[in-house]
Amino acid sequence: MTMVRQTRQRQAVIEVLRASREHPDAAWIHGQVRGRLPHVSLGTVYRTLDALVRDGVVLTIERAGQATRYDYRHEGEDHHHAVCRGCGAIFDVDAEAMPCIPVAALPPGFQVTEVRLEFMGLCPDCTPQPNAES
Amino acid sequence: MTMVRQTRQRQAVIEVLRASREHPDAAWIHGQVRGRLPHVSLGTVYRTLDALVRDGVVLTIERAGQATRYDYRHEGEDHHHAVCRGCGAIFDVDAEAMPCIPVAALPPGFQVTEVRLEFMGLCPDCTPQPNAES
DNA sequence: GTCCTTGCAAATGGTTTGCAGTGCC
DNA sequence: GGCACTGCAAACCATTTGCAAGGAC
Repeated sequence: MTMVRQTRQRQAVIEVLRASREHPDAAWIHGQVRGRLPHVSLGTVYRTLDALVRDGVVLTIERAGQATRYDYRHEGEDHHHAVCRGCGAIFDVDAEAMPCIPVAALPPGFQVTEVRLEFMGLCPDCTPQPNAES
Repeated sequence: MTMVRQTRQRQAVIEVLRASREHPDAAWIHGQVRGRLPHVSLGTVYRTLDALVRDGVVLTIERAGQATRYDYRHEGEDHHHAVCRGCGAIFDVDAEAMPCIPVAALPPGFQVTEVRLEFMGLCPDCTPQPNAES
């Protein structure tokens, strides 16, 4: 049975993740962690993040060709995401105001570990102005 | 104003996409298209797929470090996806049995072009057997 | 004829991996 | 002391891009 060890590196990654609400990517997290532990490698950050995702502690927002963004699941703060295809900005969307009723329609025997509801689109800054220059 | 041209390559990509219900990735589509048009390049397939996604004709299922899967939106067949983290299999989930009620909670001015509901988890084949060998 | 598209191939860049040394339990 | 974890750097591979030639309108 796999034994998970507590290390300085992992604590640092978790702390950085909990402290930020900007859905950071691995490189940014790496930079922050290095502020305290200068020799931590990107590889370790990725390995730690993978473990956190597997444990369900952290959610991901994945986009092809772009860095995965990580989202720490704060207690009792369920939310979904609105992702701008233009600038990549990610907005939180309150889950309570966006109810989703999973009924029995999943493949038999499928074990759900995470439900993702993502709204893809364009944020105000990236929406073409209807009334401006061409 | 941008003018979109009809080309043999684009028609082929669309046809392949419409004919398959297996959520193929770009490489697979490329292989199929080459069956008819041997010189079509992967780059062209990607460019065409990008255009189709922008037009809302095709949906994507994106996973970090793995090929994006493309899903042609067949008429009146709204569905969500269940994605296995083990083998990468993608199952369709009927949208009607999985209602999702978007209320006004999105960022003001955010233009939604696509709503994604994804169930991440493990399919029966990838679920650790509770009663088998260690 | 214009200029959007394509093919090719090289570049990009996020993520993964092998390995030898390190340190948690 | 065993073995999970780490740092480093190289490897991977999906995706993007530059450019000259080709084709749709």
